[in-house]
Amino acid sequence: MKTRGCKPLARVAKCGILRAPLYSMSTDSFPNLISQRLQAAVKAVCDEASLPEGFTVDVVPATNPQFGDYQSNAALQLSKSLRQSPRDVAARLSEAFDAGDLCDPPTVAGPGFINFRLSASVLAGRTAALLGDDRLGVPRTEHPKTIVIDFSAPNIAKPMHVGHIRSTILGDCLTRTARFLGHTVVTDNHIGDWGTQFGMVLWAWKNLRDDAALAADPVGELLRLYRVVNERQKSDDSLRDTCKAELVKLQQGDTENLEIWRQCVSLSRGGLERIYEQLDITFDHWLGESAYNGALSPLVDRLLAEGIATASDGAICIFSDGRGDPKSDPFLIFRDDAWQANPFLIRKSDGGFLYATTDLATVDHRLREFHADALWYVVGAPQQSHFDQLFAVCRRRGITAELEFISFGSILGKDRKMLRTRSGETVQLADVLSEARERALKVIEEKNPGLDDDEKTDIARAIGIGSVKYAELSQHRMTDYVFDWDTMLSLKGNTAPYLINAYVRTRSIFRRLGTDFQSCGELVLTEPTERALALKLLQYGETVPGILTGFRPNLLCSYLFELASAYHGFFEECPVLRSEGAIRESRLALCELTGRVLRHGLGLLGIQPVERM
RNA sequence: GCACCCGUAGUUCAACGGAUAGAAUGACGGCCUCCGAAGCCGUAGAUACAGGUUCGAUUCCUGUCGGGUGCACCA
Repeated sequence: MKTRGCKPLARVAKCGILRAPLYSMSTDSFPNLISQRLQAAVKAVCDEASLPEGFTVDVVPATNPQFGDYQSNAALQLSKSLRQSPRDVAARLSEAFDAGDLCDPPTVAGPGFINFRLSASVLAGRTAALLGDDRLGVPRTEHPKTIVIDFSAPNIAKPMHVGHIRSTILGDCLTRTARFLGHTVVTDNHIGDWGTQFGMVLWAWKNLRDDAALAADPVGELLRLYRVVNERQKSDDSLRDTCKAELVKLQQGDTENLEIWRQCVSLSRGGLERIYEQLDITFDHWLGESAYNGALSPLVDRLLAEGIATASDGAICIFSDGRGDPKSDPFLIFRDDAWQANPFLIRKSDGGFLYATTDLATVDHRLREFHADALWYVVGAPQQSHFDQLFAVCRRRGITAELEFISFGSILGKDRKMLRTRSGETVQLADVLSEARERALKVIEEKNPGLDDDEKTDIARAIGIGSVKYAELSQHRMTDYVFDWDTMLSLKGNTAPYLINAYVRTRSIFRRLGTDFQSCGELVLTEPTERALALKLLQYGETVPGILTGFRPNLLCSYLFELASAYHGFFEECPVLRSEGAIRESRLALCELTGRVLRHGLGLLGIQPVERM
């Protein structure tokens, strides 16, 4: 029994649908400005007919600060069609390049890289401008879309376990990011509140329920009931049939079963909401599978009428349309030395509907009611073939909305196997979160015993929960990652506590100063660490939009970690409060901006920093 | 069997086809009369294997070997 959220890439639907980009780079971003000037140089140096088709000048941050701030590989790309050595092309381009006051004259290095170093005045001016920008340099998208994001989606018959962390945290971060970039995002928790497992829960409720336990710990008792019946039915065919019968009664509208179902859903939802509250995650809708009960039968009829679905062995299926390569046809499978049908089953021979059916109905609803341009599914990689089929059916039905399967890898224990408790059970998410808070509290007691108890508890919550989220988001979503308390709660390295600590240090300056940041005049950036920090701050606006290409919050995490390191480097080299005049003001501005960007970036990750720790 | 995903320092992770493959952690060596040392600086260490495309490959293609996942009435 799986739920959507429980296991391990974005897979684009196999049909090419033209789509607008998800974000816009600010037109006055450094790469853009340099690129425009370099483009002009290209025009001046070579005639357009000799350019490769679709040639665009790319400018990217330099790989190593010793080379400069930004670099372009344009000369390397052009050398072939111009029939000149890359170094010569680079030399001519940099000669023709009009740097203006944007940067120093470009330099040529290596096989033909052109390196750019921003001028001190531009750097200082932009940094000062950042102070007055409440978007911190992040541009709004020029192509806002309505995006429905399907994430978390636990099965309601049992509490969430660690497997749901990835979908839940990743989905929430993508939601926050897409909204900030200017998209309209609708979040929908598509809970599993209707499937086969409810047959088991119904039987267990009737036969095994312990009312005292239920009153004391409803979620725990539901979990116990589920575990017991699940274990028994594995080896007991007649029990399995009995459970199926309970399910059929439920689906036929039996009042007793419906009432029990309502109670279970309500109890379970209470437990889920407590977890989401701790995680600071909310949903616009909780349209579970049961919300589509009425839509399934007409949907199947329509698919039959349209000739997309056909009857087979008493069931209703969607088969391959026979177009295209069998290898990439989600409705075919190679078995027993031949390509055979691998249908998308939408109605069982007993009349029951399936996951596939509700998913199709859900697509219809989201397109119709939310006017969605894009549907994103944050679901583990094992369900890839299901989504391949689902999306293919949507295309056959003429749906042109963007469909994204945003998948991810598994969470492993230290033994590199699926994470389990010592007794071999799945690890409950609620337990993970409370352990995170306890462990964080212990560290705080050690490091800063002087804080009062309430504050310690708040800080422990922020750091504990933040650590769990950051551990998840800082990895490429496809990698199977090892869940390790010591690593994620460590104060060193690329962790939430390290970043929050960097933020705390920016705040500590102003606590000591006794006032909040006051606006300042022109900035003076002279030390290398000041320059490096300012450049990093200015790159926030280039970093955030990139999260949505490939759906990769880990890029933001890397950025924030580099920013924090740049801040610490600056902090070592440059006294702030003990400096004077314009230098002091400039340094205070750097502290303020670092604090703002860290707070904002962590916010996009769903992590709330604290003022003290 | 067939399909998909993944193989990078001892370990955990990075790298739109670009320079000497970056970090972190662990190990070793430095730095607090100085704004939070929960920090900073330095040293040592890696692209599974074999071909191909390319001016250039960790990245793209083919094959091999290893690991994971999925494959008809569950979700």
